[in-house]
Amino acid sequence: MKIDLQNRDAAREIQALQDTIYVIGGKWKLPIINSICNGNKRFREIERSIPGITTRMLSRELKEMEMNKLIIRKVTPTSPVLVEYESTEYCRTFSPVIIAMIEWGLAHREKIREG
Amino acid sequence: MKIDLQNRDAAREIQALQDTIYVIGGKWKLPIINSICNGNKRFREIERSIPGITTRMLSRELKEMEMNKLIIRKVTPTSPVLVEYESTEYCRTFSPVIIAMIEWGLAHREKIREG
DNA sequence: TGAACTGGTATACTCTGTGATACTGGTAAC
DNA sequence: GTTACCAGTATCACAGAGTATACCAGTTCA
Repeated sequence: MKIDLQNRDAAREIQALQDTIYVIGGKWKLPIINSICNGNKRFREIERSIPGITTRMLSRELKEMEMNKLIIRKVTPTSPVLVEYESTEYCRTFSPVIIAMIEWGLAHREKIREG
Repeated sequence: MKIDLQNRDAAREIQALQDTIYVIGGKWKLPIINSICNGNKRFREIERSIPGITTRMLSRELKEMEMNKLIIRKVTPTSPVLVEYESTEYCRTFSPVIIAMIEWGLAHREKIREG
């Protein structure tokens, strides 16, 4: 078994890529992050901002993302309770990824419209 | 029902984001694109370059990606046949996304190593 | 008084992406 | 002559991602 020194960077990079996919994988995490980073704080507000998401999926993802320190859930004990979600610094590190993906999506629609 | 003019950009952006996720969603498409763009051409070569992928998944994804014009499959009718995969121009438009994700992954490992 | 909002939970279901294992026919090297 | 490479295909099976629908307690609006 040979160790290919030339390929060590490629190996590190593909590992990095797979790490990232692992963390933000699935249909909803990036849209939710994007929504919260765009200033949406309330549960129904986030829900309405993401076409196709169900209450259940949003609820589940928010819980998981809170556990993973991607967001903070703030509760004001008024009646009824006021719940607000906020992004963390860590969450905002995904901005370059999200921006790249939004740009790809916009260019792609443009292309389809043209062609 | 009110139409919120302020949110039209946000709506377009989240749609673009969801489009992109739709196209490159799943665990394997981006790693495969990355591998091929890095110069891997042969089936087993690509397979070896992506930790964890199975022959079956690679085979399926390559087929789908060929149908979607993301890659080209070139067959040289030697015996046994020589098969080579190449990226298309369209495929390469994902570079910014892949780069952003690799950078996130590298920074993330760095952070974990430190903390 | 009833409708609509809030922030979710409960239950039941689908389904497909993914994994594990084995196999094929041909070639080449030890 | 057996092992290993190539480029895959075939079969089976499963977890869990995602969907659909209904529901709750409390509040505000008309």
